[in-house]
Amino acid sequence: MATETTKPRTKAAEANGKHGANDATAPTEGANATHNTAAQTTQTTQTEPATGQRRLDTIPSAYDPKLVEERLYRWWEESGYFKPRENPNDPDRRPFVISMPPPNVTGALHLGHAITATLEDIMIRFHRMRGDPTLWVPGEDHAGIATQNVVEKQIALEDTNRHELGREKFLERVWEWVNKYKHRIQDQHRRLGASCDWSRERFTLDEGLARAVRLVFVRLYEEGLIYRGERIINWCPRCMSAISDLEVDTIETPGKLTYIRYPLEPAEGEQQPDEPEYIMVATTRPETMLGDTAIAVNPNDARYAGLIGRYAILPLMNRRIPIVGDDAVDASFGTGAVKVTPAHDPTDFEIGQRHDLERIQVIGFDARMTDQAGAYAGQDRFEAREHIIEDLRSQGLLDHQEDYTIPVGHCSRCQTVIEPLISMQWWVKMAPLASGALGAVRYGQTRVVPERFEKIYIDWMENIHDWNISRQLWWGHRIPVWYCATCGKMTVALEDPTACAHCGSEQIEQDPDVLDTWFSSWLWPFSTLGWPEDTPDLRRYYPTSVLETGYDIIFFWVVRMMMAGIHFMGVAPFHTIYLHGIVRDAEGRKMSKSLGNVVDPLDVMDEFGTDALRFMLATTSTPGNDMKLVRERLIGSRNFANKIWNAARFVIGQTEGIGGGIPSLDALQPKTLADRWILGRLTRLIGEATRLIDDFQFGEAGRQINEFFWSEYCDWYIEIAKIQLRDEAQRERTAQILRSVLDQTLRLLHPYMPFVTEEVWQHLYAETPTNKRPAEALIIAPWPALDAKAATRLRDATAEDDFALIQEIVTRIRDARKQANVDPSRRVKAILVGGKQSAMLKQQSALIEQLARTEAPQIERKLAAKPAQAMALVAGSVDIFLPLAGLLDIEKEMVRLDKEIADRQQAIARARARLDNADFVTRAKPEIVQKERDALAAAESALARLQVQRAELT
RNA sequence: GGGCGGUUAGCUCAGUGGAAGAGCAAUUGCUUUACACGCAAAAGGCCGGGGGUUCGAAUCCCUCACCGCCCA
Repeated sequence: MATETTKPRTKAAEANGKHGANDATAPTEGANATHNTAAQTTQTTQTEPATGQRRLDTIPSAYDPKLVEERLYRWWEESGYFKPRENPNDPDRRPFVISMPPPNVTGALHLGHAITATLEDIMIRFHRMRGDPTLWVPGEDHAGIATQNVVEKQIALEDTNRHELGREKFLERVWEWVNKYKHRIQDQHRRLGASCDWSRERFTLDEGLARAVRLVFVRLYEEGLIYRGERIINWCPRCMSAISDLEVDTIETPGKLTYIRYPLEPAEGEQQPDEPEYIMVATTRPETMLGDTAIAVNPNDARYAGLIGRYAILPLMNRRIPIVGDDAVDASFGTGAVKVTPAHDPTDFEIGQRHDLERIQVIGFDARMTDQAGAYAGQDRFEAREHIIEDLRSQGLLDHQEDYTIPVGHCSRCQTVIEPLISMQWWVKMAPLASGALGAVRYGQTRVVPERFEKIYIDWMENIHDWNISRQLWWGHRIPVWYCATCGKMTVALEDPTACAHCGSEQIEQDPDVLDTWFSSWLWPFSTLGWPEDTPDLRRYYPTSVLETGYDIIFFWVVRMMMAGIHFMGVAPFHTIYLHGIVRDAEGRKMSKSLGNVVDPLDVMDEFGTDALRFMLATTSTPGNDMKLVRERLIGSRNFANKIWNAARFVIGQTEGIGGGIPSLDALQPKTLADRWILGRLTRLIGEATRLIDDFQFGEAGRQINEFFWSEYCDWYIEIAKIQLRDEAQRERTAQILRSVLDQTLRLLHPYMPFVTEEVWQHLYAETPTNKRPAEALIIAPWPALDAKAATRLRDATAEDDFALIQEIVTRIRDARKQANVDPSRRVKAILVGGKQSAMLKQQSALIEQLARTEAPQIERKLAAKPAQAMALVAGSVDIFLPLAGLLDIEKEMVRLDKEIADRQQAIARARARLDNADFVTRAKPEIVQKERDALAAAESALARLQVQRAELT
């Protein structure tokens, strides 16, 4: 076995190993939807989250992620929560599994990795809380060219190079580097809160994975799907390696199309004419003409019909070359006659094969002209181009040049102009592998999210090209092929051979090249689980569930994993492919080292906290779409984390000493309007958030949870709870609901913001008396769920309507106070005329009094005489009068009422127009028509009342 | 050349057939027994242009423009 593939695994496995014993017996309450807290109460284990001795409400008011994140992550990891747990209530439950896309060991994680880790962790934590056996396999990729490059740069500083060091020594240096960066990447994933199972961490050069790579190579070779062949390849003269089509960026570059006259040899039996004849060709790469071995025209091109079979004389080289007819020639390009350079162009290579043309390599692997290039030997390729044009011009053979846009291939890694060169390389025959992968998506075994990428996947599979897998590097999986110097045959073997398999000669030598990095990555979903061994992990966790990654590596990685999974395991490696967009800078540019606009996620986390970064990444965009990294969104997310922190401080502090604990949702008995309202809203939210996350709509789910927590729970329920807590009869129930809704919301938010939610949750349970824990940690607490009966009981349409009216009344009064410049501290008189709603309003009068800062409101069913000197407001069906003697500005009041009247008139006109339309009434859904009628009635009623009030002002 | 995405409030983005939303910024007022990383209120939009389908279009179809990406 080659040295580079036999490195020991990291320490992480041992570090976590001691917790492995917990697996089978680990407490699991997240089993099913019900919350039988009594039965599922767990013992606290040896480890504690160490939230500290201080109560949450005595800790400073601003949430400080630095005091929380590292401690909690260590606690989770040491407690073994990241390992899969079988569900004792449902042993047959299918596991939820993600293979983490292994980051390159080349350097630090960037925001692309941060979004990957965030979205995958959201899914993982969600499924873990739901009680699924959940496994997230982490790892790193050895990244052949990239890693070799950085180490070569490093040793260049020591004035040496890999050839001086030799293969063994050089690889030692690479391993040094890799081991350092591997740990850095692991630590960064820890900082991101990634709850992956570090005991199962893998590196693409691990021994087991090396075995997988080698078996795959041998098997595909034996199946005839791997072959060695001489082809035109993309050569990067700086990386000094072949690269695949996918690693070439084609850039439209302004250039010249050069028209060159090639002298024609006289037709057989004819004399050299006085005026020499020419055939003119057009080329974008004049320097390759030195390697021309033919001229080709389309056989159907009448202009050249007579010339096929004749010969031309290659200028500068004086070589006699044939004129051939070939369908590949586009008659509309240039003159319709093209020069043919089989050693330097893929199309020409094929033409050469069809016409048995010689291949002359005139540009070398170092991008300099070879000895075959005559007088130009040794010159740089672009230098030679200039000299050739000058020489052709002086010989009168350069007809003209015209401006032309040329697609120029560049190495995607170093941007060097790639050179198409002929070379002997190893290839994978892709078409047979693609058919299964194509079918899996086409027939729905694997779903692509968002759906539009399905078409991209299919198009690529249908136009597949063979894959060049050999790389002229030292860092990577060495190609398991030995060439025999005696008989010339190849030995392809699982174990390193000592002799040729064909003739027994010991004069064998291993192929010096290594395999493309993706040749190990495409096995990732099963090689990480132990394949080719038949391990328990492989049997239990393959196929995995979701493959989540950026859309920019669909072709590199996703499609190839599909192929390998289906070919070697017989089943697609995941049922869902979820693709996220690219994180760009604030100007929308892709982040890159050369632009210097890379944002380090560590810096972001230092400034805003991990939770803020995660919440921003998860909620700023929609699936598959790019996002800009904008500071404002980070600020908003940080503020949200702080809001959670402070809401919890309030709840814990204000309910101290109140009994009742933290009941499960189905044990709660809402009584007041606010109670019924908040629990109804929460019930609705739980259903929606669960549905959305299941459907991969993480952004929408996150936004809805945020909206509920901030705008409903904090802004309304907590404010009302302040009133209810003062009432001895309400006190305990209110405390229970405050805590319980907080608990449930923390659970919903935990996948997004794991740290602040866990910290707060620990405080909530530690500081709430007589409480039984549903789990020792939020990370393994059950996902909120209600059975149908409880959901029906808690959902409350009447409460929603009534509460909306209270909200409108409060807002109207607040607005009116402000318009009238009433001092914020002053209590105003308020008269509410509520009609049918007056009984409800009387019950809620304390809310209005407190939230709108009024005196105890006077609530009437009807009012005989309107109060004098009063501001008159309309809130739904309710009339509100604020007697503001002395403060009332009649002029302003008239203007305000006029505006309100105009608004209602507009609403009435719109509603009437629709209802007058017979088609609308007959064709629209009945509930829509009814809604319109209700709106019209409400507006008409409001208008009438406003007009009366307006009249009374004059 | 083929394909895809985007165009919505000052900025960054949600919203995919029934009366336009959020965060941030900007305005006004607030030491209201959690939070100024906050509270309250208000303001801000021919939903890129044009055409069509529909009782009804930001949303579906066609077309154009601009920005961006992928493939050849």
